[in-house]
Amino acid sequence: MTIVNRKRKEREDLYHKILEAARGLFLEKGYVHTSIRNIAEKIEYSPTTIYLYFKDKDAIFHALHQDGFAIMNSKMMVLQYVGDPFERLKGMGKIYMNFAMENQELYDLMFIQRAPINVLENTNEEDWAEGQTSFGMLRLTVEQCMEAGYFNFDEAEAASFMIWSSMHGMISLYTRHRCRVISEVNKDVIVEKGFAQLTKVLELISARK
Amino acid sequence: MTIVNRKRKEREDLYHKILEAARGLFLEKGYVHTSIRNIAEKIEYSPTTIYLYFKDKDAIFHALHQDGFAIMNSKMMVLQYVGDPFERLKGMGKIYMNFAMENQELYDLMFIQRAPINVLENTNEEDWAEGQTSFGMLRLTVEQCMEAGYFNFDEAEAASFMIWSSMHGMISLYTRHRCRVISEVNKDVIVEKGFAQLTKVLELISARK
DNA sequence: TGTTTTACTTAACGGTGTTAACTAAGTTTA
DNA sequence: TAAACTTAGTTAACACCGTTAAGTAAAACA
Repeated sequence: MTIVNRKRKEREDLYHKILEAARGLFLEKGYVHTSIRNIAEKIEYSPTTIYLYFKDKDAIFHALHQDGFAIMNSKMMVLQYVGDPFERLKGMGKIYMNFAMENQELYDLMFIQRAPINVLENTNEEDWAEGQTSFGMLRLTVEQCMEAGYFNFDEAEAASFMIWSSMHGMISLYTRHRCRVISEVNKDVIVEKGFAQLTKVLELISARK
Repeated sequence: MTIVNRKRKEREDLYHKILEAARGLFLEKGYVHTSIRNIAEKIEYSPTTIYLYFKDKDAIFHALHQDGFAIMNSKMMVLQYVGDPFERLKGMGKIYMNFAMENQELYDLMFIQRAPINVLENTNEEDWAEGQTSFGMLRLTVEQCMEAGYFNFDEAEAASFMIWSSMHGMISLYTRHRCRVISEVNKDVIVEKGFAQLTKVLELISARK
């Protein structure tokens, strides 16, 4: 039975080796410019071996996509003991922003890239579990803000989506180089400034000062 | 001289023919899945001919990128006689949203896609003229809102960026299929609801009711 | 020991963007 | 008018890509 175990371990090792190689190359060169052959070369196996472990290229990046949410969710954990929901909401924004800025290629994969989503679309709901957790945490916090009398939104979900979108919009316009239209003095700090502005707006509409 | 003119006209005709074919295919299949060979086949010329008119694939889509802004800016023209800046701001949001939803692939190219931006980055400021106009109009409107006593933002530019980002965020999360985490009842209308929520927030912080 | 399974490779298909070399007209000049 | 040159397009090829069919060699099992 130990031989079977060793075999299984070896299989799992190579599985993770492929994933790590893919992650390294992907974070370095981006999704589009990372080829199966590149990954194969890095792990010193033939390209076709990768297809014994993953259905296709999208499946590899789907796995990394899942990882991304796990990492982000774990970073959010520090907020679990923040009692005040509005403080927690602001904390989530800051962590989200930092995560995106420090892991631009991973963020790209999670929220911008078309690639692994095509896989996700045709698979079961479980694949969205981590994503559901992320958004669920946001929506819950917004709901708690409403209950605590901070905001008076019509719908917690639409409001959560709007807040998330504000963050995502700023980050993606910045990382996809659409900030050329921003003045020279602001270009490098526009996301921080935009985030500060968003926070201020939310504070302004808050009934509890 | 008329022969020279005819020759020039013929060159320009083919130039536009390539662009129109590219536009058609692009709007149909998206940037990534449109190849030079596809375009060549559509205009019934050899693929290499295209390289006599455009430096590379990016240059073609750069041209379409420019067009996109021209189209969007022209749609914004109906707002030029709207006196109240806040009404104009809301109108801009609606037009922006409709433009994005009705021209998803074009919007993708203008604000999401990496491709033609790599060209833009290495070229002169003129290429950003249309984009500058778009953002300039937004910033001006926000400034006028501030002057008219609607908002009390710290900086018009950061506030404009935040508003733009909210719109872009909602649209891009929707078109890139990141709305699976949204409940079934809201999924199809989340952008409209989010936009309504954003409008309401801006109305709430407005001093002039 | 012979058979089957496992893990991996080689070779290939049909696609991609792009370039070098060529051709057949049309234009200019001697 | 004939030779030289320019223009506008072509064919063929390069080096890549994701992916698959067929083959191989070692290990496991009977």
